[in-house]
Amino acid sequence: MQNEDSSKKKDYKDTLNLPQTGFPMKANLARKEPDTLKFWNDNRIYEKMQDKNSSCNPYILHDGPPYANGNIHIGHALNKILKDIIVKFKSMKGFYSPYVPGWDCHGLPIELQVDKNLGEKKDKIDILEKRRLCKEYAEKFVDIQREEFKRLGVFGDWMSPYLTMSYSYEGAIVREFAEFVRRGYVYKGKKPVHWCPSCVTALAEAEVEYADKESPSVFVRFKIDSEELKNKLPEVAGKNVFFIIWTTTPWTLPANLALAFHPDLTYVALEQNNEVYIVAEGRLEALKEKIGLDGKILAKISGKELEGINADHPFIERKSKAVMGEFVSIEEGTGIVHIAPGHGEDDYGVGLKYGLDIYAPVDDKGKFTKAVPEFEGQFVFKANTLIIETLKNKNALLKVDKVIHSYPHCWRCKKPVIFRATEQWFISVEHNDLRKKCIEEIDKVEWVPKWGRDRIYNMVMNRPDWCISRQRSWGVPITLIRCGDCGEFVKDNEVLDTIIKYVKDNGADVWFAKKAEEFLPAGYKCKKCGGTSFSKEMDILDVWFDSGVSHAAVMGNDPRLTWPADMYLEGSDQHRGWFQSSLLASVGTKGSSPYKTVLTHGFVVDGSGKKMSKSLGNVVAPQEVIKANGAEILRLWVSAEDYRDDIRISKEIIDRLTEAYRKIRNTARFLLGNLHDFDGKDYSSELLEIDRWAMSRLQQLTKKISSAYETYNFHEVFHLLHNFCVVDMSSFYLDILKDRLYTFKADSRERRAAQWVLTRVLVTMTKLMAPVISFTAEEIWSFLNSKLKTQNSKLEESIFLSNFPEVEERFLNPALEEKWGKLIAIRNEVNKALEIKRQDRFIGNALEAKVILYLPDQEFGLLKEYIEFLPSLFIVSGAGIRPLSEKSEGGYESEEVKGMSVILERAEGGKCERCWNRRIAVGTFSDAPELCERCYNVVK
RNA sequence: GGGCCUAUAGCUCAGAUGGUUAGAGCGCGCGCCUGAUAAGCGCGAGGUCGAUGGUUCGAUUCCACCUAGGCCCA
Repeated sequence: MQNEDSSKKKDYKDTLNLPQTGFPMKANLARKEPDTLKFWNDNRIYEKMQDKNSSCNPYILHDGPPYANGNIHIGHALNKILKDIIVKFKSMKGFYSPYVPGWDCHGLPIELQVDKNLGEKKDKIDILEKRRLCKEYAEKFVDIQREEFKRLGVFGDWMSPYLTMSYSYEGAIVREFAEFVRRGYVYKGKKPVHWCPSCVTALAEAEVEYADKESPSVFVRFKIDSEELKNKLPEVAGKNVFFIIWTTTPWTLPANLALAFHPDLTYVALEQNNEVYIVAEGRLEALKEKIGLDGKILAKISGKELEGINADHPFIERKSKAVMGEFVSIEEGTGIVHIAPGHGEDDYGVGLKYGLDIYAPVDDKGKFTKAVPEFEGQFVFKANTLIIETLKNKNALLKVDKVIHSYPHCWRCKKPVIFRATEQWFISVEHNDLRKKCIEEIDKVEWVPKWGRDRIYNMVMNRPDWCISRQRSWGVPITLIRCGDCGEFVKDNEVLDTIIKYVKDNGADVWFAKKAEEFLPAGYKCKKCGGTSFSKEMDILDVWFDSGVSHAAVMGNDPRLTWPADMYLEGSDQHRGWFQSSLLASVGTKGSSPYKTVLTHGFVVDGSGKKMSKSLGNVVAPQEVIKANGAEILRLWVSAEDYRDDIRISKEIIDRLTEAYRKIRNTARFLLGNLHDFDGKDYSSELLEIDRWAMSRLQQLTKKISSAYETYNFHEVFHLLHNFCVVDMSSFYLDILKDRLYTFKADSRERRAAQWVLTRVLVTMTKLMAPVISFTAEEIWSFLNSKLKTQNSKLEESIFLSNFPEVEERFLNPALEEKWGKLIAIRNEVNKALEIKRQDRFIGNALEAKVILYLPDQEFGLLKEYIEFLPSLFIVSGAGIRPLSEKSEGGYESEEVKGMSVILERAEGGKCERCWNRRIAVGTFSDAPELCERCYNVVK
């Protein structure tokens, strides 16, 4: 008997139109993504996308080149995925939007790695050989990173990227540099750099290690001419007045040119033993203890007022000028800082500001030059003792002691380094009003988010001249030739052009391979002195110059691209980096900015907002996420988070996103499953009202998502899409639709209408998601395609060759949505009432119930229109409405819909074994007693 | 120390020209279903809107300061 029953049930199940699809519920992203990548690659989808739009308006996103060193990290992934989202969206929108990726290939980190690999040999190796090794190294990582970027699903012209070490690019760098020379921006000046006197070389910050060192600690007094004080400190006029400074590098005192005060600090004049000392008020206590400074305070004065006062150098016939420095602190010392512009970073800055000489009377072995005869030939650290002795003799020394402090050391020889001004090349930001023009250009650019404008504005406003020279091997040389006799540089146009051509044809190596004369016309003579011997400048260019000229080397050069770019998109650190170097480089030679819009994203931090670091052990590697969850989840992560701020990543975040992904995927799967037998015809005129509601919601979604993409609010794309799947589709429309889809005659108009809507929903949704979750969109597309192929309505071979959906105004129906908003509110209340009865074990499945609503006039009027539809809306077996006046006790009193009361009863009639609704007609058909009337008519 | 920025439920995000019980989805808890099934549906509990002052009749929303965090400098 039971067996019979279950076999009968099975029979009826077979009469239903249940979903059928091969589209797997489980994505298996990590395993299947490579197949999709292969599909894109084999079928040249990116190329076809470009061909399709080649005659359309261009939208150029110019890639900022990552450094070709190491594997990609999560920040690279974020950056490239954001770019990819934009490029794909613009392309689907019908723009010609090629993406030419680039790499920054020159520079110190690569050279250091190569040096490391070379070990002992590194000092003996020929420069051309070393450059060859650097190039190989960069090539290796270009290949590695290229594969890693492709693995993220990022579309681009990966086979022809731009490399800053290619001949054409190096040629462009030299050309742009020459342009700066021709326009008069380039000059030679001095700037202090870390210098290792033992290795006789300049060191980059990365080559400096900090270690404890013992140094002398001296307090020195500088005598002030009382005349100077008459106006500002009349209280001490006529007395012996001194400034006191503290330093741990007495050897820099011969180069002292100024004394720095903080403009906002208060300084006191203190009388002790008939002499007056000026120090910061905030240091009094400490100085009393350290040097026994004590006495009567005669006057107070703000730092600002001291500006311009001259003091006498303690042992050299020279004035030392009081200057203002924001860096002066009262953490230690006296609140007055000894300034040697040739021997310190702050000192240099102050020196520039006040027009002081960048004075460093120390040679490259760390010995004093003849500029300071009394110490000439002395090694600076050894000279400390002599200088202290001199101070003592001149009665300028107040105290000498020893101190152990953190001090920079050469990472190679481990010896202490010095700060020493050396000759460097600069691009002047004042020449030709470069700074002013950049500032003007900044206001013409759209900054996203808009605070980016303030950030770069302040930086450009305050930046010093651009130091473009580096004393290194791996880079593009500063291609200038110097007269051996007078030192004048050759700036003839023909010579510069010759050099540009050489580099363009042979790469920058040619500069190192050839002699200076080979770049000059035969018999060339110095324009200034007539000299005939020449030498090449051997410094190389700052790598920021390399990437800064990409606008010219790539956008301006590459037939695929146009100038200027519509967008530059990088992390917020690039306001100082690439955004700025590109701006300077472009305004300097072209007079305007290379970008129309600059979009910045924050940095990736861990789940608690902390930056990632190896030592904290909180680094999330993209490779790991890809392996465990797939690149798609990484893409979803990028789109779910608001990139303007720092963006967090953690296991929980990835888990949440994986859940969200499943929901989107399963919604698509359900749609696909219910389309298995769709005939593909147009049923748009057969829609039921709820179908028209769904179509309207779909248009709203399209509208909102399009605008989110347009305004770069990608996280809204994710939230809108997800909410649509969950709220509008899965829990409402699709849930209600199941009855129609499953139980109606397969080719009934009602069912076909639903299928038509589902097709529209799926196609639209898939396109909307494609720029973000490209793998899944393509996968859905291929299933749709193989489905539709049988209907002679073939889709494009890839979703990326299709057009982004437009809002179809004819389906937009806000009035309908508003009406349905009320229906949904009532439905939610019915659900609450159902839940109470479910908890009471009165019902299980809602189909066991019949709903009776007691309604206020307005709601009564509304639901009256839908009386036949109400059981479907609530997914119950029966529904009735009554005016509030007939309300009886015991119902669920709604709070949301004022006045409404819901009474639940068990539905009358037996359960139809096919559609599971309770119907009185069940049992009345002798040939099929377990069916309701509707099912009986379908099945018979 | 300076420039720029951020801080709303466990997570990701909304929100308010300042005005009644601050929203969504996920997750979580409790159920239902077993014809989207390593699925689907329902209900529910979660927030002194980073802290402290100030302006205001009223602030989470405006201002100041502080704390925590991020980028870039020093």
